[in-house]
Amino acid sequence: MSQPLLRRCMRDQIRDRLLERILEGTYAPGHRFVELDLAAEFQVSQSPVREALRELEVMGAVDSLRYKGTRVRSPNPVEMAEAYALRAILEQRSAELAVPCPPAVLDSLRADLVALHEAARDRDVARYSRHAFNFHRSIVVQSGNHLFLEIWENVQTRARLPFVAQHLSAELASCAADHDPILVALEKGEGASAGRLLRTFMESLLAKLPR
Amino acid sequence: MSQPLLRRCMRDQIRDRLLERILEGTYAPGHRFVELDLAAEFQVSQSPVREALRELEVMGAVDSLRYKGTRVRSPNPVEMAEAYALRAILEQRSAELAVPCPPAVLDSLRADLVALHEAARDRDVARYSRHAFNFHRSIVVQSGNHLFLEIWENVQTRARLPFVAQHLSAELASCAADHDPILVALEKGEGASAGRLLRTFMESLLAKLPR
DNA sequence: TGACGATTGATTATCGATAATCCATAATCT
DNA sequence: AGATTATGGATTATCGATAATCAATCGTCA
Repeated sequence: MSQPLLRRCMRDQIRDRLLERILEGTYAPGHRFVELDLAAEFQVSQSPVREALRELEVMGAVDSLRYKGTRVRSPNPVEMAEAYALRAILEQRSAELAVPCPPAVLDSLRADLVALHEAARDRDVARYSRHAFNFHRSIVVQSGNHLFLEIWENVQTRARLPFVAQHLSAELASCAADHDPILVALEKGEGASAGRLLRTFMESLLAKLPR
Repeated sequence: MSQPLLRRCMRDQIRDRLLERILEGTYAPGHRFVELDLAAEFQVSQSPVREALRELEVMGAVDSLRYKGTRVRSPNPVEMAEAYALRAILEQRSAELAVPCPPAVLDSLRADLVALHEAARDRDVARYSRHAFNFHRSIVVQSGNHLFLEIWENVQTRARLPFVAQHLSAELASCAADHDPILVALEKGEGASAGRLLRTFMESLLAKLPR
């Protein structure tokens, strides 16, 4: 088993590795990146590191100040609220476009929903986050609009699902339950209804966010 | 009163200049950027040019292939349709959030609308594009959601307004007329109605797009 | 002729070094 | 002391040069 590293250019590999670590929480919000330190770690020069950081900046994962460095963005309450407002309309419209859902997609949604309830019962925040992510993402994928998906994924770096799930850990069960009628509506092919439910759910989440 | 230009780093200035030119059509779709040529033009080295191009790539304005260069993305019919589908929901929701509109904002919308009709009468596609851009953008700004605005602007690089305006040059007058009731609704504070009109307009545009 | 591989010119990706700037702290002045 | 201005170390922004890769060309041989 070797490093699959040399297939793509350094810049891309570094960007992906850093993003991975940011989303996992390996680098806490506020963490400062020092370009030459990263260069040393990845055994490259400063240039590819810089370019990777620039891309992460446009993606909204980090924040750069001229001559003052690059830091992992903190989950800002206002920004998180904005992200959820965007998810609300994006997922509402996706559900409308997603019907009729092929059986395979419904199966996969069902599986995530089951896992969601289990995770909520076990207070397993990480597992909950993962399956909530999958559930909602699948609906956006099913919209067939690639741009929707790209934007939705981009917004995830701001929505900080694991962070929110942690914050709501006491109410995971009720959040999970909110997903049941969404799936039912999709099974019935009632896209508009599923969309309204998704939107309502997202807005209720928004109301519970830290401020 | 002096130019604040030297305050910002080269990379940012170059990125903005290139994006400007791409959106204006100075660089046609498919145009190939040669990093050292740009470096010579802007009197800088290759590095800031590269970083600017990387940012434009994440923004979706250009396309890069490893060792094969960076090109201005062509307006792909599918992608444009997706962009308009996104604008539709984004602007609909923005209008809902935008009311009540302060008088100053309504004034500026009125000014753009007047200019829009004039441009349509004169078949001045560039002017039409500019004011249509302003009109719609103002509504998104007025939503108060910064993320909406960021995404909306990002999508503009894909929606290629000038390109679409050119394509619809025969119908500019009727497109301009479609904007009148939107402004009326905003003036009355009827956000939901303005939103529906915007969405309908956007979807009618979508139907007229080249395929 | 025409498929194939080597050669070369052009361009990107990366490097190592330098200039510009920031921050904290020391030195200076009032 | 308190405020203000140098100074030094750390880090980013940019530079100029090199390595890696690609695309087109051309010569070779079946």
